[in-house]
Amino acid sequence: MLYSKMLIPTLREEPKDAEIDSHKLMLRAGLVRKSAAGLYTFLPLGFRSLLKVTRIIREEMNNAGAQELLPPFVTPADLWKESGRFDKMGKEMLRFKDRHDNEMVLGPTHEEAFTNIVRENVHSYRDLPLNLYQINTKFRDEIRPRYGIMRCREFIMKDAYSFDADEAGLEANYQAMRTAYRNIFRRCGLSVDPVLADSGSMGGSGSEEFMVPSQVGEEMIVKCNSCGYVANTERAAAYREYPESKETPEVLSETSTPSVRTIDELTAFFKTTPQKFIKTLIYIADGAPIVALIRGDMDVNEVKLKNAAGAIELELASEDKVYEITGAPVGFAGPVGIKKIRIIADISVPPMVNAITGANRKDLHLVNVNPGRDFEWEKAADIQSIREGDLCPECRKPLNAYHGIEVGHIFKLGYKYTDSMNVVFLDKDGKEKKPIMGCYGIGVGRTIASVIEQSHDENGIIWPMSIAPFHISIIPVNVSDETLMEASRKLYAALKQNYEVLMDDRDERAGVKFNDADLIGIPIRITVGKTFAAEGKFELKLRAGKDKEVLSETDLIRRIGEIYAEETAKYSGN
RNA sequence: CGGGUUGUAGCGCAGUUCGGUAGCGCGCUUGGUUCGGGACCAAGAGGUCGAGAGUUCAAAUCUCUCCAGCCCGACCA
Repeated sequence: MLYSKMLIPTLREEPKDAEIDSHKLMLRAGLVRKSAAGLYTFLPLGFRSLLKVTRIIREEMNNAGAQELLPPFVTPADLWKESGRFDKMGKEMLRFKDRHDNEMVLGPTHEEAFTNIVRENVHSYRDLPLNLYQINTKFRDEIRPRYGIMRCREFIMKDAYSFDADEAGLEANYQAMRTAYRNIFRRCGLSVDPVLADSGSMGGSGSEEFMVPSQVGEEMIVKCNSCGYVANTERAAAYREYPESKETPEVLSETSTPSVRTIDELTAFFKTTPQKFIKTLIYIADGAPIVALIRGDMDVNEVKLKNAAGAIELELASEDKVYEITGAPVGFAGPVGIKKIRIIADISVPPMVNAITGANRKDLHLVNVNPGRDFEWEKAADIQSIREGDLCPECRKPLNAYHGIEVGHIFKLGYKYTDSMNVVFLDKDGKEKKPIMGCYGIGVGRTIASVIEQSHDENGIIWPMSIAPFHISIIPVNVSDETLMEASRKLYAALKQNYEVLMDDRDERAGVKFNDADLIGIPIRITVGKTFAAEGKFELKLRAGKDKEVLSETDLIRRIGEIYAEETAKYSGN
């Protein structure tokens, strides 16, 4: 490809709206342009890399026995109503009506669509197992899109859905995807950690996220350096001891606490430790209030609470609601006397003796509150947030915390959709059964952004060979020098046979070309300039390195062959 | 949805306090000189100043309304 013919609008200055390196570089290198908040155009250069990533994904998915198909981006709302998610999805699902007044949805995810395809076309155990996938556009009307391609509203995702006759089959599919994912990210030159993730109602080891460790990641991960335990803080369970208290339960009494409401204020007021308090939080779970209890020195993890409560939507109650429910302003809620409202207690609460809680009356707290004696709870569960330094649940060593970008997620869905949408097949024994599902996603754009986030320097992107938009760039230093141009054209024609080559034939100064080449980040750079004029040799430099090699045409072609073979091996499918 | 902030040429910005008919750098076009790390000289093109309404002889500038972008928050009693 000739540079002069290609649309590569590089930018000298940093776009002011970009915050993170990958976003700045994708804009500066002319890979993408924004159309509106969370909506991006992939320009020719960016699209080439996108296609390479999707090619790798396809190879690995197909290799793992999955089959690609292409459902429409627009889904009829009926399917969503059937699964019960139409009302539960919230505003991130964009809805609209067509000219016939039919309700439609821009697919934010495709469980329903795939389940429906299977329901209509699969009727026998002979058709199973199946793993179907698409690489398609998704739309989620995010509250706040940010970081460019990292968190978009419209984005490209590979999502796969597996259907098996039994759990053993699901496990096999899951493991195949796990392997495929490791291969995909390795081939893209990304180093990722598979971490234990929240698995919703399924529990167990049925959910892993593939995380790229990065400062700009939006997820928090804890990792144990001694045994290797890695988990998303949404689900990580710290090891904690709850020693039996030596105190004997005392008589419940009230204490006036005018305007003392936070744990800090209360700790100071009562001259005690946060561990003495039972923090009482009021949440609204699927429209109904619930009470969450936790020891004063800990925080509630809403994902865990949501799971413990079996809720789909969970949000903290507003101040007004708190007043309505407890009869007291925020800061004075407590479990004693709460009726007809579900109470979920953290496992830290039942062992407490002579605790302090709000009295559900303004400016009043209760002391010597004893769980079981003074109040009951529906369920005790681990609903606590984990923090850096908490102990590893496996080996009890302190955990480290870091940020990660979620580029992939695999998890076992179970029967959720085959139940709600009533999908059945006839098993060997002649009985109707429901297939068990798994779900496996990869954010394609996010993968590219993560690679750039992980592989760049102050001058620009450093592409891994496997997903670079081109393998080689040729820079004739002076286009008005016919000798150089002649040699460049000849070299270009030769290399083009085996490689993807970008020839910078623009009438620009050498400095401009070098800087653009660095920005764009093509792995191999060949300069045709003074060394050619002097001794008929080419200069070869790798984007990732500093050294330059001066080589004759024959040596150059051989050297490129070596480098390419080496790189290809590094990112190969095996 | 709340708080903050910004909308002026393709990009980055000044001009708004104190109204007088729009400017700088980069980029772009043409010509020339240059040519190995973002050259120089000269001449140009390019703007409904986010939108609308109002005040005024006169509005980028003052008033009101709306829209959009960005950042923070929407989480701990």
